[in-house]
Amino acid sequence: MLNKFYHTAEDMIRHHGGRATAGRIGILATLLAEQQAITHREIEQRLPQSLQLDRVTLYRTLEWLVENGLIHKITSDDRVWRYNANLEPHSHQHAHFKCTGCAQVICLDNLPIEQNWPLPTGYRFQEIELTVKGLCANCC
Amino acid sequence: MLNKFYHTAEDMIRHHGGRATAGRIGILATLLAEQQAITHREIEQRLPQSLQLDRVTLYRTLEWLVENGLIHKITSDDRVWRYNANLEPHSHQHAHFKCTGCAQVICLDNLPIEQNWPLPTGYRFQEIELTVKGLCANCC
DNA sequence: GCTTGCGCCGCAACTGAGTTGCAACAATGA
DNA sequence: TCATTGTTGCAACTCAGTTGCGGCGCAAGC
Ligand SMILES: [Mn+2]
Ligand SMILES: [Mn+2]
Ligand SMILES: [Zn+2]
Ligand SMILES: [Zn+2]
Repeated sequence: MLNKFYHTAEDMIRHHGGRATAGRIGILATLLAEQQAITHREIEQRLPQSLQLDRVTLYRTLEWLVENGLIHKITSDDRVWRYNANLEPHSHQHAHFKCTGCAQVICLDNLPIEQNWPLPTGYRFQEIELTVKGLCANCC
Repeated sequence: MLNKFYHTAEDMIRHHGGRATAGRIGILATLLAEQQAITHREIEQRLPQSLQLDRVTLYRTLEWLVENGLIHKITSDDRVWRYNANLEPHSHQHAHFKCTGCAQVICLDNLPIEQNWPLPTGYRFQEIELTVKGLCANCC
C-alpha cells in the first residue's frame, strides 16, 4: 500500500509550506516506505515509471527535503550519500549501521549518543557522526 | 628538523619489507611531521620541489602505506580521504574531530570507544567510525 | 661495481557522484 | 484565468579517485 505513504508525504510537505509537486511527494513517499537508508541511485530505481525525474532534480529535491527536516542524509565510506525519512520517533542524533558485505545502511534509532566527549582545550562540540560497521543478518 | 622524520619513515618502510623509494619515504615523513590528518592535495603541496610525484603514484603509495599499517585513512562528509601516520601509541580504534569551520581533522587518540553496541538480532559487530564535529580553537 | 627482474612510476584516459547556469515550465494565490 | 515565483530538465562542468600500460629504478645476486 504505497498509497498511504504518498498521502503522508504530501501532508508533510504542505505542513512545511512547500509546493507539493509530484517529484517531492514521490521521493518522500519512497523514503517513507523504505526500512533502510538508500542512495540517489536506489531512489531513482524505485520511482514509478510515471515519475521519471532528471537526476539533477532528484539531487535538488533531496536537498530541499533535508533542509526542511523531512529527511536526513548519511555520510559513508563509499563517498555516496544515503537518505532516510525522518519518522517522528527519529531522534536527530542517532547512530547508523553499515554492512561491510552488502553496503546496506540502517538507522540505529534506539542508540543514545553520549554528548560529553572530552575535546582539546578551546574546542567546541557541535554534533556527532557515528557509524557501526559489521555484517547484517543476511551477510553473516 | 624534517630529517628526523625521513629517517624514521625509511626505517618503518624497511621493517615492513617494502622497497624504500623516495616517494614512500617522503610521503610517510610528511605525514609523520603533521599534527593533523591531511588530504591527498595537502600532502602533494607539502612535498618538496625535489619530490613532485604524479597524483596516481601518490594515491597508490597511500594505499600501500594503509595496507601495511603505517598510516590510516579517515572518512569525511566532504567525500575526501584524510591520512595520518600510525604513531605507536595510536590505538587502531579511535575517534576523530572535524572542525566545521576550517575542515581541519585531528585524531582523538585518548578517546576510548565502547565496543558493545546493541545491534539488531543476527548482526555482527566489526568496527566503529566516530567523528565529533564542532569548532576548533582557532575557529571558535 | 655491474646486471637483471620485479615492482614502482608517470601518463593518459576513464568513472561516477555531485554541482552550476539557464531557459522553459507549472503550482499556487489573486 | 492570469501572473508570479519557485521548480524542472538539459548540457556542461568539477573533482576525487581508479585503471591500463609501457618504461624506469630499487634491491638482490653475482
Ligand atoms: Mn538515520
Ligand atoms: Mn586517526
Ligand atoms: Zn549485508
Ligand atoms: Zn577550525
